Amino acid sequence: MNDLNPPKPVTLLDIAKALGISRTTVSNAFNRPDQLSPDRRERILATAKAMGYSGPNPTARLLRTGQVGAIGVVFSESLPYAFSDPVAIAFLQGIASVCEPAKTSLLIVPLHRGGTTLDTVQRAVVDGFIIYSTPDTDAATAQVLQRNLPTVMVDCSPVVGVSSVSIDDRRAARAAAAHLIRLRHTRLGIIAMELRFDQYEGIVDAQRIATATFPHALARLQGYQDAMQEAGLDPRHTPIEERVNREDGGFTATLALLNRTPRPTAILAMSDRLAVGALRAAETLGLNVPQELSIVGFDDIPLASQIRPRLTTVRQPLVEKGAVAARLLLENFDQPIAQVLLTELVLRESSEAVTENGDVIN
Amino acid sequence: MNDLNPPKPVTLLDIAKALGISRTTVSNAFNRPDQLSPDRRERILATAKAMGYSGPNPTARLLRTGQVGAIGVVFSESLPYAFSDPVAIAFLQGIASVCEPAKTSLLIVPLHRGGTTLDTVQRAVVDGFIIYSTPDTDAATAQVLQRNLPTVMVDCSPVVGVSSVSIDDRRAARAAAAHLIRLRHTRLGIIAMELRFDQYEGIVDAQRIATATFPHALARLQGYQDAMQEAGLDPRHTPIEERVNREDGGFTATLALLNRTPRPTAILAMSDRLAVGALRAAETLGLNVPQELSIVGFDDIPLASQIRPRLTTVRQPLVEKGAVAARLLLENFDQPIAQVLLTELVLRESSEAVTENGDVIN
DNA sequence: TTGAAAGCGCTAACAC
DNA sequence: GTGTTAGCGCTTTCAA
Repeated sequence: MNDLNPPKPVTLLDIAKALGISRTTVSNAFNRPDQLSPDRRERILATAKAMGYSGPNPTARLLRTGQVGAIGVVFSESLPYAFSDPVAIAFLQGIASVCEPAKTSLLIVPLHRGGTTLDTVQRAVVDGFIIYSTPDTDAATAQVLQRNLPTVMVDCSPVVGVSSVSIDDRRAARAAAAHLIRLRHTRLGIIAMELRFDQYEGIVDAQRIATATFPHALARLQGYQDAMQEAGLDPRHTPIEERVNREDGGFTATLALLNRTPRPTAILAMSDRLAVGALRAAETLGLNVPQELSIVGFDDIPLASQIRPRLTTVRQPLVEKGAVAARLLLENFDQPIAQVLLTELVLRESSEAVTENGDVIN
Repeated sequence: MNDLNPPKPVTLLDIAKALGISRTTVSNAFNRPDQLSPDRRERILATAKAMGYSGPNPTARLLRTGQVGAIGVVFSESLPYAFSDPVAIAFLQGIASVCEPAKTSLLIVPLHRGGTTLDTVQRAVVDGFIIYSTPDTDAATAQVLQRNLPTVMVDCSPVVGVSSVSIDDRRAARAAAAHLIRLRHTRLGIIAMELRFDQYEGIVDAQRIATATFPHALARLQGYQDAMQEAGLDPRHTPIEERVNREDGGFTATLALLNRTPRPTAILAMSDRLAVGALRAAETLGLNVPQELSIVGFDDIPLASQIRPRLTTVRQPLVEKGAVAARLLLENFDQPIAQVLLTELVLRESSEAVTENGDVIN
């Protein structure tokens, strides 16, 4: 935009020539003020400005120094999706809170899954990578690892020698299901987020579970089923609807679940976004939450405590997850470290006990 | 993390030597498959892998080619703030929606305002910059412009020769105020976001307005005042509380405004975040919105239509703003372009008419 | 189809 | 305090 007719950028050498001095001195004027007399430096800087010098070329400097001052972030999902997902945003916020004081920039790398090449990863000029929530055996992950830069994987299946940050999804999900069971719900419905990378939406059967590749979606599902088994409920009698992780996914999944006989009295949503969709579906059907339908989410995004009824959910430390990942990367320990963050069931207004006869008590 | 004892990275030349061929051929194996026989290429790639080659060094390649494949985004505010602001997020989402298909990465550059140097900007390895909402005469803006790269400024005061994207804040704000005046509100209160970069919070007087440096905050204020003047109301009688642009700012500002005599019957908030805070304050005080207090926001963030009462607000195309900015940057027109996007007053549930006696009608 | 040579713009050693 | 020299690792002519 600015350079209508780029007249060949001015370089350090041009300035040196114009002043009849050496490149080194000009370089020092920019990078090591103490290495030359103030007035000389003054003159050099003035000349540089007059000649329209843009400052030392970052790429060239980089080739010498090797220090980029940026870390790459790779999301499994598309970027527009990531920037619309409160969970991903909170994660980025955590990364940013560590990067900013460290004067480190954040390179958000698109994957462009459809294409053949992953060259955005190969071309990324960064000191290290954070990989967020990629499926098992992912080409992008392999590409990142191949760069041989310091890397931290978040919410991914463990890879030997690579640091990781995660939560115990299975245990957390079990707590959510156990909560509903404790409230005497026996007819549950589950809304699952994507179990693998294939756009499938619909009912989840054993076959589908067996071929799941998104580790934390699978773990949450297993956690739900753990709780049912412990309570003597047969998980196979609990319908599971898989949807893309958006509010509208939760909406249609809920309609499908509530259409069944016997109708579920409670819904386990694998994310708060799905749970919010479930809430809207109940509203549309004229069902009171929690009196006629209990809903439990997962994540505890900011909206969970802002909507009415406030959402009962599993809190995971979203912002902290990003901060920990960034710290792990920047501090670059000798040994890979696996951090597991704690979760907590947050009881709010969207879940309530059920009576013996299937109605609800308070 | 991965390279515990970095054994000096393998280069193109190492592979060439190992194979007894030239660097060029190895380079071609990676970048120009058609320039050599498939089996030769196969062998080279295999050897490279075996030797632990991480692929062509992006920095070195860059120095030759000059094409980074990344654009820099500079926020006036701190990064953790930006990632908690729905407006900034939507803007990033718009940028991402254009960058992803263009296989372009997003470098989010922290400014670290406190420090002396802006070297994060100087070191940023990018093809161009998007500057978002910086105050007039900003050092960071100057630093970016000095890089002499294609640049697009968003929600900033115009700079000659630089493309820009913005809305007509003044006109949009006037519509918001005119709406309330049309509903017969005469006792208004205004919640302003930061007018300049000095952490000030409190009442806004003429002096403060005269020294404002955030152009779009000032413009919104002027728009409100335009509407009042057109209606024959004296803007000087309308109290203005300035706060940081967060929900809690809107909350305390509303408490302050409602403490005055005569008490305002309607509040103009310069952002939806502030308006949400105002809503909470009304809730806390036991005031019904809109029956006892009307509230009008600005931006139309997603939450505005999700909370109850749904927020009357001025919609600006947040996502599109980012998309347009990114397109302007990537398409890199010869002439600088100034895009002004349209806004629209969205009537929802948080505003209502006032009766002659100061009570409210429906 | 392959190779040799040049050099992108800069900074780090080291000599003056 | 200043200058000379030597690359950083790669891609790109151009010649073979």
